Amino acid sequence: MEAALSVISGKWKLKILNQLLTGAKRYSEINRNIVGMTEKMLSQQLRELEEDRIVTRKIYPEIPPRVEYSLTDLGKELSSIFYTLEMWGSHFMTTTNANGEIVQPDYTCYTLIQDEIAAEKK
Amino acid sequence: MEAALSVISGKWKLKILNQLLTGAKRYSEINRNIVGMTEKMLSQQLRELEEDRIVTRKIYPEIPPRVEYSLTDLGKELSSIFYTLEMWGSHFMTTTNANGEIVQPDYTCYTLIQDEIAAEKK
DNA sequence: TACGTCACTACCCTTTTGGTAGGTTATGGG
DNA sequence: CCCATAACCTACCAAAAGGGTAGTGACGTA
Repeated sequence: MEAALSVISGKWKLKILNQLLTGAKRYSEINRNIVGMTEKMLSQQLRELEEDRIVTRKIYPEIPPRVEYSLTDLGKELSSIFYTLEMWGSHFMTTTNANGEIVQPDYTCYTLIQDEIAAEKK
Repeated sequence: MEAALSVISGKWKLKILNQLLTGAKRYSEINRNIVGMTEKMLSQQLRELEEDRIVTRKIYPEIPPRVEYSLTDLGKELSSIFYTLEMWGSHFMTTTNANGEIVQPDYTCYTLIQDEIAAEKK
């Protein structure tokens, strides 16, 4: 459990993985899609994810350089964790909100991936 | 998702929650069962879990003092997260191990809780 | 010739987290 | 009178995590 937690904890990792769930993306593309994150942080977190074999890096020897990141199988399998995190998290948020406001989260992405995995197993 | 993650991240929280999954426990009891953790950390992490409404604190006005901690409903519902973390984590560990050794994790506790929840729903 | 693009790295600084060592309260037992 | 007990709390330090700024190289465009 601790191993699993340590793999996904990091200020930007969920957001990065979120990006990659919809397919391979370039460095700059991820960077543009996540506001408030610096390039340094992106590199750092991607390095860590790579070390844990969650993402792979594909370098195209071009000028200007192009690098694409995508989830490994191990990375895709994280989606069950994302799913439960999201379910519990939304539950937590709705019961938390002191103002009585109901937050309606959308977890389209993860349910999609869940379905995808279920489909593959058939 | 980030909310869910932030609730359970903390060096000792998983271990503390682990203890509480088997029922209410006293401060000193938890402390004895978790090796390497100092009392300060136990207090601190329990405080945070209490703030997040994951555990409740019951104080018996006795001398010497007695305080019992137990999971709230919200806390018990975390077990689905623990379960997926454990499943993915063990998968991660077995595929990781460079020596080719197969690590056989035991997740008796969480499967038990899962079963319990399933039973309640019937 | 200067200027921008991409995917980084190096250096340094701040914030957060965790650890160590001590103190506190009130009571019962020796 | 002194000590042990349970459940803490506090001050101070160290380590880890996160962040800001600047700079690289090779090329295309203005």
